[in-house]
Amino acid sequence: MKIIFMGTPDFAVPCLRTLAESRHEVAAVFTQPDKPKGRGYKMIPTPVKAAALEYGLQVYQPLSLRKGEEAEAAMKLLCDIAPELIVVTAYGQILPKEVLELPKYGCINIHASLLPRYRGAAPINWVLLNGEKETGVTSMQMNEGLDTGDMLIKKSMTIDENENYEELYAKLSKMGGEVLAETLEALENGALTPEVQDDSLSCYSPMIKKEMSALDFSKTAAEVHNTIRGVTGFAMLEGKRLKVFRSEIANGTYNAENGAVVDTKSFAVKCGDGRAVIFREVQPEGKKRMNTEDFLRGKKLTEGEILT
RNA sequence: CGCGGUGUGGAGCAGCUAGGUAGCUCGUCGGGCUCAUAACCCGAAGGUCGUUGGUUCAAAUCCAGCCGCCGCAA
Repeated sequence: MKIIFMGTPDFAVPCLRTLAESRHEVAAVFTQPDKPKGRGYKMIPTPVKAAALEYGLQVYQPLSLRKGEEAEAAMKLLCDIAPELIVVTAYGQILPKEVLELPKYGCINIHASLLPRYRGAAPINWVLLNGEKETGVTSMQMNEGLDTGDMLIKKSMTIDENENYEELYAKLSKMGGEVLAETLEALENGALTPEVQDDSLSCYSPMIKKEMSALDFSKTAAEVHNTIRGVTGFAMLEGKRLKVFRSEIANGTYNAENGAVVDTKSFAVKCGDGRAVIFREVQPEGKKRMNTEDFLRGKKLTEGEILT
């Protein structure tokens, strides 16, 4: 089959690899334009672009597929290539109807949730923020709605209570590649049975905002823990920012001010419901990321000290 | 030239403002105590103080350049 792949972040790379290493022809890879990023505004290629170049694939980075000159040029290009299928994984652009209808088999999307739950931009974050016990990957036949297409193949996995975003992201990303492989195989065998999504069960996962990472110790320990898991929390300690990458909930209950350090050995911080969250992996402003053990060797905490 | 932090034995840090014998908490190794231990006691090894050059009688410390790591902002 002649296939075009569209994707941008790391999450999409396993899908690209699935295609590149299959017997199908990857006629082109579309990814978002490089942007000046990071310190000093260096130009960073997207992870999908980097991987595509590894395979020697042709990469296109139109600014938009919907309007403007670039969109027209891209549309012309797509028509010239005449793919039989377009696979989309976290591309970051909305595809116009003409593109959706161009390939013989339409466009297939790999989405990191158990649809119709968690449609939208940030399913992995929201699943963790909401403390879900299970998630997965769904492939679907794209339509004009946002993640509303008919479902093709769905795979689920359980989420560990202390699992964080990075870990879940990696697992779902890998699963995405597997789901794509299965979907392709079934497509060729005519074995797909599209299933309409039940809109009444759906929910959306909007984009994550910076301020959502700020830890609020008046909330319950579970909520604080889920914030750390879902979006990497940060708190202010002695006027400096401290990122928290990993945590767990302490067993006992404590009587102290919210945000107070109640255990200086383990770095446990008291939350709104009396329980405490133990920080396991942190990163002080300007420093490297480290285990709490390492952090505490250099930084002596005082019991009762308040984090905000 | 977006703003800023940081680079000191294996780990995390102090020391730098007012230059002059390398320090702390751990880890490692050896020994001791103990029924035993991640506990305690004694001892030891281990550092070109990121790098290059400058100032100085003397630089981890002051000055300049370079390299690396990181936070913010995009």
